[in-house]
Amino acid sequence: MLRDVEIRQLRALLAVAEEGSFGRAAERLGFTQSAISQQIAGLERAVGDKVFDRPGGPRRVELTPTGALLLDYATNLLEQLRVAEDSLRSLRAGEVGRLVVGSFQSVSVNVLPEVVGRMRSERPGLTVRCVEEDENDVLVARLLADELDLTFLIGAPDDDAVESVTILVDPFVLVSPADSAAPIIDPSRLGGVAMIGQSPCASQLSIDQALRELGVEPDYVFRTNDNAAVQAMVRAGMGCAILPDLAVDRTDPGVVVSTMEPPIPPRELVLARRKGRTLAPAAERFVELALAVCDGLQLPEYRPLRAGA
Amino acid sequence: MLRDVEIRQLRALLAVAEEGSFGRAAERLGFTQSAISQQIAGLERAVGDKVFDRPGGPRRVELTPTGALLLDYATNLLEQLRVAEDSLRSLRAGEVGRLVVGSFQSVSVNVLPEVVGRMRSERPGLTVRCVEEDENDVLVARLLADELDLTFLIGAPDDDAVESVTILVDPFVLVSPADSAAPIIDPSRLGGVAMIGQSPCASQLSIDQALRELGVEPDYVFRTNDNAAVQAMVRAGMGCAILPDLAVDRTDPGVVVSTMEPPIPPRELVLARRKGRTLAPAAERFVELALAVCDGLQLPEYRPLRAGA
DNA sequence: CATTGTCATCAGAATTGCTTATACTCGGCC
DNA sequence: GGCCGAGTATAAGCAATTCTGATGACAATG
Repeated sequence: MLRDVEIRQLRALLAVAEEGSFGRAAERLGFTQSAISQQIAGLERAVGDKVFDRPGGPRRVELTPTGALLLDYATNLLEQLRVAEDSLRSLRAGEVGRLVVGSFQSVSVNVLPEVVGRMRSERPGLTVRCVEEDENDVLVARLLADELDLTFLIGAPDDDAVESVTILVDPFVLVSPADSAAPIIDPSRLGGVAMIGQSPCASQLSIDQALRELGVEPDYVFRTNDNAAVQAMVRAGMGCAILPDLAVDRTDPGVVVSTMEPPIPPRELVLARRKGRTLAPAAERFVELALAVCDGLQLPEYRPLRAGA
Repeated sequence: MLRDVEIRQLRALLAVAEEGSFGRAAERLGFTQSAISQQIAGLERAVGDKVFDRPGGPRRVELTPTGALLLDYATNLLEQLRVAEDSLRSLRAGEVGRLVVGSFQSVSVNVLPEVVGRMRSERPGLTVRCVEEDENDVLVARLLADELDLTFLIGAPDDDAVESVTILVDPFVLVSPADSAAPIIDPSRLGGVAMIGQSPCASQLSIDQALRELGVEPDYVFRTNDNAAVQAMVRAGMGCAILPDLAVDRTDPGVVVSTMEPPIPPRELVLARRKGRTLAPAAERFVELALAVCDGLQLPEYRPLRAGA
């Protein structure tokens, strides 16, 4: 049956058809004439029909109709293989591929555009798609469902099917209205102060927990998930807010941003992948770029030591 | 290198990707798990990259990006192979193919349409092309140049690179005007009689030679290569003509057609092919049909005995 | 912590696929 | 018409491949 033709035999078919002789085909392919004879014989056995007429003597062998038909397919097939090899090379060089990255607000604003921008200029053939999702757990779930190749997360997840590297340590800062008398910098003095907060999300929960450990029960007079909205509320004098540094627009003259003393534990931005899953070279490169970009954003006192490139 | 992947390995890739397990893929393909493991290992060696992530334990193996890319091509390739197998089956059934047949005037009028018609109704997928060429030698040359798969000829050629079967013995008849007093039937009495002839072609030459052997020097008052024109000239009373039976329109009331006594040697219509060249099954069928059609046309006294179907 | 489901690896046997050497075939040439 | 040259087929032997079956390692699960 045709099911057991071998690629080698198709290559022989092509060479013999072009050379018009088993011997010359053999030479071209680096075999002996005998090997080619056997390969063609094997092909004919598989196909169930002669593929060449062998006139004998010094005359060229010629394709039979069956052989001509088969050669058509063989040519195509071998070309496909060649193309596949090229594609593989491109993939390996990270020039090509599809990369889906999970993200969330503050990363989408401050980190992603730069990383994606560099990726795209480095590798124009690449498709990078970003999926924004504000809950850590949802991002992890989508990573595990193979919908994402990589995802940014707040804090290393404890799921051990996931591996992560910390790319940025993002301290919390206190944001107060610009016209407030003396900006508070000690978080333990926030009791009874009107505050703007986010809905309970990963960072908000860790803020609240830290305040409670300092004996403070925060008093949220307004909550929104939009960082810019939080800051606008502060600017309007509605209260103070504790925000991750990365989420603050420090160019805003309407607010004062102060480092807290004592600090509350900063959040960690990590880039996570499925453990044991091989990533495309392009994805590996994405991780490198994210590290590089974040290193530029990182406050020196938090900058970790990393293994050299 | 990718150049030495084997089809077997691509089949394994496909099966494992679909089954999610080496063992189940093995079962599906009729191998042991060990064989599949080795086939995939071989593929990975050829490709230079892992194609599956093997998470260990009872979890599915999953394609790496490299594997996914490769699978795309593999699927395609295997599908191609399946299609090739179908095409081959069609070719073998004679349902498909290209068939170029050489022909000449009288065959084109009396034999070809019927044969081609039957071919087309039997095998609608077939392409039959006819090439008309009035000189025997040209037909033979084009057959030898592989421009024709088969060709009709007058008389078996002596070129021994060509094989032929006689499909029709076509006697010469004498065509006289209907109003002629007593139609001549003895060709040796044609001396001095005005005759219409063809330009020197295979049949014309053999007619002239036969007449000369009877001691007659024919007197051609008009020559044309068109059989209908010859007959029209006779009808107009310009003279007699000797024509192959097949070239005569016997429904014409303006002429009298008579068998010659003694007869001059009839021409043989043969169907020729290159010796040693395998023909497509469709071409073989064409020969059979031509024999059947001509058997219907053949005068009983010339009908040869043929081996049964 | 044993059990189950899975892949990798090892060793040996069977098979395949190559090479070398030789037989055979045909056309061309003297 | 017999020999030579160019060509394919076939036989024998050997090396490499590729199975199978047994075993080991590993992860999840109850």
